[in-house]
Amino acid sequence: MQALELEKFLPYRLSVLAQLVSESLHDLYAGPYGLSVTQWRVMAALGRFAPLTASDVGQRIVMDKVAVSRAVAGLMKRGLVERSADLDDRRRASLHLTPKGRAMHADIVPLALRYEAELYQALSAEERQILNGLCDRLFTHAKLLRSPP
Amino acid sequence: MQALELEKFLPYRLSVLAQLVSESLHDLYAGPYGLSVTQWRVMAALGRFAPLTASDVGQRIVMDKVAVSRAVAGLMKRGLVERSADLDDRRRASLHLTPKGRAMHADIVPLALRYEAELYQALSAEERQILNGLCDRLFTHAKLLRSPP
DNA sequence: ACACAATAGTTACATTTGAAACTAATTCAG
DNA sequence: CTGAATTAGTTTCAAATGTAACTATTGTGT
Repeated sequence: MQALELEKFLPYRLSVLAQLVSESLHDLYAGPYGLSVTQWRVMAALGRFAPLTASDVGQRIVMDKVAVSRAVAGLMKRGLVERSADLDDRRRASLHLTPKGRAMHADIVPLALRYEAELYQALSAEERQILNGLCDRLFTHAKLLRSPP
Repeated sequence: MQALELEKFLPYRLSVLAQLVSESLHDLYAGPYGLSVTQWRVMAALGRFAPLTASDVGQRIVMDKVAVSRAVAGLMKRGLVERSADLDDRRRASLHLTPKGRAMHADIVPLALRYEAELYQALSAEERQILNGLCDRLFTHAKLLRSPP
């Protein structure tokens, strides 16, 4: 029988690496700004592409609508995000950052980019490109495997 | 100001990829065998290195002791794992798979390896090595960043 | 026009997870 | 030796998450 060496098993390694990185990044903005990972992702999406509907946000950041709804509720309660009704389709509502939300976003973006830059120190410029390419192809392939052809 | 493009942001990409892969794999053994991700990881560690104490398991699979404790409780309730007291140090207890647990482990390992092989289809043999090397270095570096020198 | 399916988003309930407190056993300092 | 500090592991309580049901609105087929 083949042996499963967990420490060399790709799904396991990806999971451990992603978790470590995600937690490290979270440490940077959780304390000072009191945001959860999902809340920060919603803010990042809105900071770049607002106005977006909740579904748009979900599509962009690969998050289901319940999670988006909860994150948005929390952000609105803190006055970081506003909602304006869509008159064409009253089920929809477009979301955007408030001035306060924009300010926080502007604070956090450099922190996040700096962390990414520090992480990338481990790799050469060429290796960074290679890594990104490989991740893309793995992701595309994994999606294919999931909904079999 | 620099812009944060979430879809090109390394921590985000790693997180999305790892989650997709982890869920796909989970689909393979969750239904038929009713194991959670953490339970499966504990079984994988024991299948390969038993006997281990709970702390040993935690070290191997990068999981905190509370999670290990809960996973082990569930596995013992189902008769997949057994505990034998350590007479030298009665705080410790070494864990190992039961015959039933070993049988399930033997069922699942090929499924997991097959999934990994399918995933690796997206890459050439050389690229697989490169990816593993890059992940290793990122992981080591991310750990360094976390507990600053 | 009208019933019926589909879509946006929220709420409710059950399960999982995390942090901290707790128990029990061991080690170490004086 | 004895009491404080450590270590292994469990339990508890609160917060996060997933699933499914629900409301409200829009689209579709006949």
